[in-house]
Amino acid sequence: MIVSANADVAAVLYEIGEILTIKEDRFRSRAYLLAAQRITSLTEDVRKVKDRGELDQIPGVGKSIAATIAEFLDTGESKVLEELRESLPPGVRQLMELEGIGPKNAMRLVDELKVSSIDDLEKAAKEGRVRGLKGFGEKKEQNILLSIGDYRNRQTRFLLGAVLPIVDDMLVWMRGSPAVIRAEVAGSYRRRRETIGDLDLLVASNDPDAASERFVSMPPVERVVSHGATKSTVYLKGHLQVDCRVIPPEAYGAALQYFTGSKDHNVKLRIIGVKLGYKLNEYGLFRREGDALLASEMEDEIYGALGMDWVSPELRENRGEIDAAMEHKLPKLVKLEEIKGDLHCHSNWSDGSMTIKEVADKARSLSLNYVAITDHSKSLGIAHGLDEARLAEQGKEIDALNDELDGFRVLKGVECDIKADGSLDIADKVLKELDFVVASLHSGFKGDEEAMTTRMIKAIQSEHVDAIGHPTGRIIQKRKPYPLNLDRVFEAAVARGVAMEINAFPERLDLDDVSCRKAMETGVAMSIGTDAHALNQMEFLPLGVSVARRGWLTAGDVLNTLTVDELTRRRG
DNA sequence: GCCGTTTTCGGCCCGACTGTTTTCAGTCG
Repeated sequence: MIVSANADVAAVLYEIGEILTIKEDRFRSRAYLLAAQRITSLTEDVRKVKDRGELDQIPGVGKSIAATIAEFLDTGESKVLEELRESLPPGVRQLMELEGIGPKNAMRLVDELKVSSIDDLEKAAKEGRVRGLKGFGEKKEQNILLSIGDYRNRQTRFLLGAVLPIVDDMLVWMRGSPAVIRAEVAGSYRRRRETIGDLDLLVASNDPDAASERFVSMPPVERVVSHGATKSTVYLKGHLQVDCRVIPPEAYGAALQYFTGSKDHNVKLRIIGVKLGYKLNEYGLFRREGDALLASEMEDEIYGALGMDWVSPELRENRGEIDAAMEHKLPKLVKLEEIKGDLHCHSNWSDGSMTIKEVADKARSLSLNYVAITDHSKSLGIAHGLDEARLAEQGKEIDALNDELDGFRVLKGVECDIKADGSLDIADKVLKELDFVVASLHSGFKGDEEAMTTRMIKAIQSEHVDAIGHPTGRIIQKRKPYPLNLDRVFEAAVARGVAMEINAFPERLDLDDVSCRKAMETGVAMSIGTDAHALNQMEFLPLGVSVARRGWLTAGDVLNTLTVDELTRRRG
């Protein structure tokens, strides 16, 4: 098991929940799915909770699910899951991967057409055998074939960093129509999840037909899946799905709340509403009796009417934010404007494409006060890493540049390689003279948890380290984190005052949101760095801030909110 | 299966679009 057992446990509960959905066991299914969600956002390793015998203390986990979790942790298997898997005809779950095929139709297709895979179904549809079934016509058969095409082309999820420019273009296009009063993207994009499944575009308009028409005629639209007066769905080139909702302006706040989600956050909100005698939907908050409107125009009015503070979108994951909002104890999340510098940046001294002067100019244009030049060190030969002599030379160039700059400072730094034994590959006496030292692992990821953890802790305990770069090494959707006991790593970091980095590179976002929160709870300071190797990559800083916000961090938790003097004083 | 300001049973969020249905079921978010 890697890093913590939570993800594996959640996967088991999630699959049980999914199969129960297919079997139309709605409420049991919801219970498992909710429990899976709670385990995912648990900041503690679930194994520890089990050792204390407190599994059923986790909200959403009762006796039965606690037993399932314990069984899985002990044996690596779950009888409940095995039995459920066996009870399902083969092929059903695969067919449900297709857009437009739900549990009912999947079961019927498998049962009546004797298909057990998407390939089988494609053959049947091409032979015109689907349209013969009761309730299926020619149109449905065609749509199945289209869905199969989409399925084969589709990328599972898109990196947040990759959809940012697409969203910008889309909003410019939509706002160019006189029918569009407001346009915004809600959903996981607004919550700034690290990956995005689809985009939820929200449009305020008094002329829904014109607004919807504008939407489906966007240049990058490849296929229109559905097109109604208030709700339309398209695929863009590259198979990114975009759903558009057109809303009357007076209900915009309610719609924004509703479509921002997450689903779990909203379900919990609606349950609170129900208890107060209210009904919450995308048009507003209403009294159940008589339908009197209580709030709809602004999001904060809705939260207010439910007796809570407005919740930042990044927190809306049902990870305790609703209780905190009720008690007026939400954290004051760190803001992009509070970030005074970028603490991880490369130059053409190693494998970056830009000069140090260009980095400084770019950082100033981003309203920053400082930037740390942290080029690779000598062990990373492929990146033309710097040895002690070249670091000294680079230092002279930085000194000269700083003499010219007014009100801006370039920090002398390095991204120092952590060697196999946990020592650093640059001499202590050289590191001592620098302003900011990031230590990172770039090789030897294959060790077991004990070895990797020991190695990391040794690096943390070395004399002159300020931060650990991309601490888990994960590459989103490509490489798993290396096996680390983060509890021990964080404790060591607190003891030595070493920061953990939030690497803002779109494929990394490392630490991630949940680990970030755990680090913060342990008392670890965090640093944000773009890890830019090209000028435009310095614009990734907001992604790092998003992770920090999703991790419940305040300005006080983030080193980048310090002035350059405070930062260098901290180093002592 | 879980939960409790409706508290150990009886609930468990809400609405739009499509295709096929002659009044609505299935799916999605």
